[in-house]
Formats: sequence, C-alpha cells, structure tokens
Amino acid sequence: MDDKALQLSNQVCFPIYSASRLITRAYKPYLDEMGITYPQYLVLMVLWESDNVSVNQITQKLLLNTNTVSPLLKRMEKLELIERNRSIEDERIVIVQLTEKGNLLKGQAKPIPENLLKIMLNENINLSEILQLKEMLNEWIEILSENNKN
Amino acid sequence: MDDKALQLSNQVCFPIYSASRLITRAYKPYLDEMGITYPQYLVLMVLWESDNVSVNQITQKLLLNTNTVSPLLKRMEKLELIERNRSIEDERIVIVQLTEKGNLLKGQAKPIPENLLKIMLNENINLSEILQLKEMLNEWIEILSENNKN
DNA sequence: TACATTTATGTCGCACACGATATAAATACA
DNA sequence: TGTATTTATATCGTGTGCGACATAAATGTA
Repeated sequence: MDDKALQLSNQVCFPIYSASRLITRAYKPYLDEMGITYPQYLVLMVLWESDNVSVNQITQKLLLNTNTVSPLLKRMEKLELIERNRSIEDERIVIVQLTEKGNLLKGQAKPIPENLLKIMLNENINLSEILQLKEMLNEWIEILSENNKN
Repeated sequence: MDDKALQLSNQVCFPIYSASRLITRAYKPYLDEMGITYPQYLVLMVLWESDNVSVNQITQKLLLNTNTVSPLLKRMEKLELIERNRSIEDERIVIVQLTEKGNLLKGQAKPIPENLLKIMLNENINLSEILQLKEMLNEWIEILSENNKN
C-alpha cells in the first residue's frame, strides 16, 4: 500500500469528525429556540417515532452508551420534556415517556429538516450523491459497531 | 419538497454524527498505546507536518475554537508532548513546538492509518467511493464553515 | 432453594466542544 | 500622543461521550 493510500484514512476520518461538529453547529440556532441540544433532539426524535421505550432501546437506536444516555435523560427530565418510570414487570427497566411539553416540541421541530437540507444542498451536491454517502456511512457504522464489540 | 426529502437531513446528519464517534472509538486502542486522545493526535499531525505554529494556526487547521484548543494544548504540555512559548515579535501569539517526546511519537503513529484503513475498507466499500465521500464532506465543511461565520 | 451470573441502569472522573466573557498586546486613528 | 478597536489567547460553566465501576433486579444452575 502506497503513502497516498495510507494517508487516506486521515483524509476521510478528519472530515467526518469536522463535518459532525459543524452540522451540530448548524442545528444549534433552531434547537436553541426550542431550548434543547442536538443529542436531546435525537432522543426526542426516537420518542416522537415511538413513545414509551426503555433506556436500553434509546441507547441502541442512538448507538450511545448508558453512561451517556442516563445523564442526558436526567437533564431532559429536569427540562420537563420526558418522564422516567420503572417498569412494573421488570424493575430493572426504566421506561421513558414524553410529557405534553415534549410532545408539543414535535410541531416546533417540523421545519428543521428542510432548513438543514437547504444549507447542505447546493449546486455541487445533489440528492443521489447524498444518498450514496448515507449508504456508505451506514456501512461503516455497521462495521465499526461490530468492530467495537470485541 | 416531499416528506422523504425532508427526512433526508436526519438520515445523513445522524450517520455522520454516529460515524464520527465510532471512528474515534476505532482509533482509541492505537492511541491508548501512545497515551493520547484523538484530538491530541490531530494536533500532533499538524505539528508533525510543520512545527512551530501558533495556536491560531492550529485552530484554523482543525476547525476548532481557541476555547477548545487552549486547554487541549495545556494538557499536551503537561504530557510533555509540546512546549508553548510567546512569540518575541508579537507577545499575543503563542508558538507551539514539539518536544523530543512529541517528535518520537511520529514513528509510533506510523502504522495507524493503515490499520484504520483495514477496518474501513471491505468488499462493499472501494477506494473510489471513499474519495467521492471525502470530496463531498469537504464541500459541506466549506459550506458549513462559511454558514457559521454569520 | 442458595448462590453465581447476567442484565439494566446509574455514578464518577476525565477530556473534549463551545458560548460567553476576560485580558493583554498590537494597531488604528482622532 | 492618547484612546478606541482589533487580535490572540485563555478561563469559566454547561453538556456531552466514554472507560471503569457500582447496584439492584432477574435469571441460570447446582
């Protein structure tokens, strides 16, 4: 493998790292209006799609660890966006439920995807390319999730 | 714009966010051996390419703010990887310089890109696709950096 | 049934990121 | 020359991420 190929991982990993941070920044003005952060928005999206899920189900959907999600949910409970209750059948499980406030934010969040897409689509970037990028990232996510288990 | 297109930003932004974290995790075992973190590795790569650069130059290359980089460099100085000295010509500027230890890590870091590439390349992902993804991310980084200035 | 193991969640400590703000040096300009 | 502004860096507070570890409930098994 030649030097150019060797440098490739840096040339791809760093842009992913940078793009991730810049995207979070791009979301910020919209999320600020709602008083939430990007990870909190992700949790809400999970709950808007299906409410009353366990902490574990949230960690799996977001590919995060419980030591990240637990404090995150704690802050969201303080913001009165969600409630946390132990399951009756299995006392180990905590069920997360949207409050009325958390539910209402769904409407306020509606224009966010369109606004983001406007920023990210331009004359040099078309939809089919984006779809291809999405496929590739998901491929990597699968590989890296698998890789991380061992 | 239809609903599918609207959801696209979520379908791309979240994978970028996840991939970024998973990539950092993939680097971790190699960086652990060197006693550094991924952002510290990025700073070292900047310095290995050209030593004696200002804090500001590092923030620009890594697209990070000084309030992230300053503490990062402070920790790296404590690890004796770098030294920080005020410029004589302009006392506001802090020049960052590799120590012998920081320089020696360059050799130890050499196999990292190849190892990462081995993880990220498989039968479903080829080089040309990766190059295309890289171009696209850089396009977005440019857009989002510009977008963030206002 | 008693005890080891697994599962689900949580806490703690540390290292980022970043908005808001501070400080000192350099520069602009009245 | 004196003062306002800009520039470079740093500090503080808050919110993630995550490794290491803790705890309690459920499950497996001798």
